[in-house]
Amino acid sequence: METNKDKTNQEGPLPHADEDTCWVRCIHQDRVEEARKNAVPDRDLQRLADTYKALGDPSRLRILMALSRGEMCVCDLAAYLEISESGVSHQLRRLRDLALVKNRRDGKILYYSLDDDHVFRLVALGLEHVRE
Amino acid sequence: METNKDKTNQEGPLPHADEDTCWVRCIHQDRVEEARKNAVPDRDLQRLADTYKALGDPSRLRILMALSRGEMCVCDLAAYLEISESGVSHQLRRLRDLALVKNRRDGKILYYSLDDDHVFRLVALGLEHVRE
DNA sequence: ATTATAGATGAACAAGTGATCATATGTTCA
DNA sequence: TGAACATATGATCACTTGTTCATCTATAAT
Repeated sequence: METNKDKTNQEGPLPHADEDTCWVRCIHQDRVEEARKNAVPDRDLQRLADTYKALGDPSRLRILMALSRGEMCVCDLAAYLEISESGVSHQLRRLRDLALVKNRRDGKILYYSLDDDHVFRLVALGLEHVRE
Repeated sequence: METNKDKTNQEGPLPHADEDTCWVRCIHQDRVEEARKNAVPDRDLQRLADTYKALGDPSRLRILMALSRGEMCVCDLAAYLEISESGVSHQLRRLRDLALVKNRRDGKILYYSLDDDHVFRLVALGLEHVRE
């Protein structure tokens, strides 16, 4: 990679005549275009961002970590986190909507668990990065 | 703590006499305690949440994905994302503070790149989950 | 059928966040 | 030295998000 035609290479902001953005002053046009070519579709990007956003909260992370050792019900989680059951329920809904957790009913009680193995690996990998 | 006796919750089940939480109505005491025992320290937990929060934004994700193919300077990224350079700079600062990206200076220009391999794997793994 | 339990859901508000603008810094070149 | 360039930073504001309270649904027991 690294086609270094850079270094004092700029002879002007490249008029470029783009339709929607004509203000651009970009130095490595090639890299920008390669990035554009390999860009992820907006739908995936948004879902990815939503997923990470859901992981970006200590309470939800603690829920996921607790569930990585086995299923638990809402009031267990509330006891563990020391927050209200309603609060837990709201968090669980977000996690459920993003397919990070799933539940099964047994009588009155709903047992939550991680939806798949990706979730565990995602959290573990993040933790690895944080701890280095 | 919160000595709340919410909802007609009279004479809670499980007297239990826990030191720090006496309001808890929890069903699987053992699971809660095991979760507590394996809990991650608050410092790590917060850093982890901050890291994921930083990944929870389409613009920042696009920056990281673009950088995974090689270093780029601020104005390249601004051109690619079609947002202001100031905006890019703000995003880069967050990513830098969390050790997700690093930069090197070459004359006037600052080249940004991913800080380490974890970052790339983190994004890739998330994408894998989203796409299944 | 009535009551109790376990949880879900909606509204409302404080706190946090992203985008933008103006200004400040650091680097190169004339 | 000073102007131009590339980027950083601070302040502001609109918007989003987490938490809480109150209400609602579903299941089980009486």
